[in-house]
Amino acid sequence: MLTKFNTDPGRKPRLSGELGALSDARVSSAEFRYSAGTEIFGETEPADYIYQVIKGAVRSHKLMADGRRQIGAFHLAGDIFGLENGDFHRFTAEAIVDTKTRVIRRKSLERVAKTDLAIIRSLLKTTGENLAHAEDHMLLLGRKTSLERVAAFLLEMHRRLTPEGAIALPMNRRDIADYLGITLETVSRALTELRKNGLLKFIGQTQREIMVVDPAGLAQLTDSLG
Amino acid sequence: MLTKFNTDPGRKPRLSGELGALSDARVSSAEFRYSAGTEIFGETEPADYIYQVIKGAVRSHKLMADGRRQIGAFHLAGDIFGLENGDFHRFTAEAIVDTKTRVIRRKSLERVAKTDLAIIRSLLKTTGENLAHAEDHMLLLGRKTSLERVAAFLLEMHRRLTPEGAIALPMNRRDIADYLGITLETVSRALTELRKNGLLKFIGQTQREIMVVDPAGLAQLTDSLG
DNA sequence: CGATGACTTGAACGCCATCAATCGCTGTGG
DNA sequence: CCACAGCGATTGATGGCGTTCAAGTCATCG
Repeated sequence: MLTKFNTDPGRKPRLSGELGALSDARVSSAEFRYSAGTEIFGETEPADYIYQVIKGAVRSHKLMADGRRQIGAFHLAGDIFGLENGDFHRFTAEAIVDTKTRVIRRKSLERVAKTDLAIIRSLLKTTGENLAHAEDHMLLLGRKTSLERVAAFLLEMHRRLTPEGAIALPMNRRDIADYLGITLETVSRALTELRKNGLLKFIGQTQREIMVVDPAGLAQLTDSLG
Repeated sequence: MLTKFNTDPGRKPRLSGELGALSDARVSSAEFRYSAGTEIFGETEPADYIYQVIKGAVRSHKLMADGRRQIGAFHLAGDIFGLENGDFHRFTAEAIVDTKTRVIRRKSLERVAKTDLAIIRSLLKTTGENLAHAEDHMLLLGRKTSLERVAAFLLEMHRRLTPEGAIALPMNRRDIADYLGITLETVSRALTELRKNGLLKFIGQTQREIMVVDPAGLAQLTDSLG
């Protein structure tokens, strides 16, 4: 079952902390569940809601006419997604595993934001974090080798998932590949190489649970210093 | 001289319009000039100022240890750059040609922004536009072929520079290549192919002035529909 | 005019993509 | 309980797009 690879439910997500002013009492929100593989919203659809992952994992992607896909970001517990400045979504968002989200009506947020400085500052902060991530990812997609990409991905997940012990990846090799701008075969080969070089270990026989043995080594690889 | 390839000085840049609330009377600003090739600020430097291009062109890039470079954006007349959410710049910015900028002290802006909702909204809008651009660029860098990348670049410049008549590119082939995540030779070959197929023409013998003959054809290429 | 820099073009290479086979795990049904 | 289908992942063989290396053109400038 895919759901067993969810982010560790024992670790408390920093929901209110991350959401900041979005958890304002005057902003109404509801919970919503999406089963693995289902679409949360589509690219170019009206952006009427803003989402926060409570449990599970979400991918945001763009699709080309012939099926080529680029995943712009993975959203894990605590992350906000679907926040747009324009009227429409710019990505398609799908639940990777069974996922629980908090859903906020955009109009509700905007009504409060009209007069509340803290809320807008919070939106600005979130948007700025998304921008910073995209900027880093442009360097990865434009200039890094496949091994550097996979190393960077592992470090990102190492940082965002449980830093202690093994990380349980919610996404499959194809998702990783489409996030890194390579093919799933190349992802697999890179993981094999990193494993053979002792930088990581596979836990169990699932290939989704990975133990990062040498984060510093991965960090060097990411920038091609080592 | 490179400066002759500046964006058309006859066309009035939308300075106040683009800057929006940043042109607030309470925010002090000064003009500053940078000659071609000089650094405006460096990656990881404190982000004490925010900039707006008055005339000229600027490139923002990240550099890897071994010299690989990824240009995240070109900034043309009217554009704001150097706006950060954190305390440090995340790109190095350099003048591509002789460039005149308006410089705003960040603290000055933040002081006003503390109480002024319109200013913050303006910052949010600018950050959101940067994010949207980065999101589109991730798809380009991750999944598009070299021909699609160059076609997309030409369309972007066609839109942002004078839409009527030829476009005068301020940047050289290497800049274009580092923006598109390919090599300058590949850029050159793609331009040659597009020229042979009648989608564009070189004006004069400079190879920097390009006439987009068939924007719709380029648009099809960009998405690989044609 | 010789030097320099930007650009183009050609030839060969290499990294990653593509195509394909296989393995292991899981769930299902006889 | 085992056969088998199905999916995810790995591994191998081959090919191609873009890189790398190199030469040559053209415009500019000392």
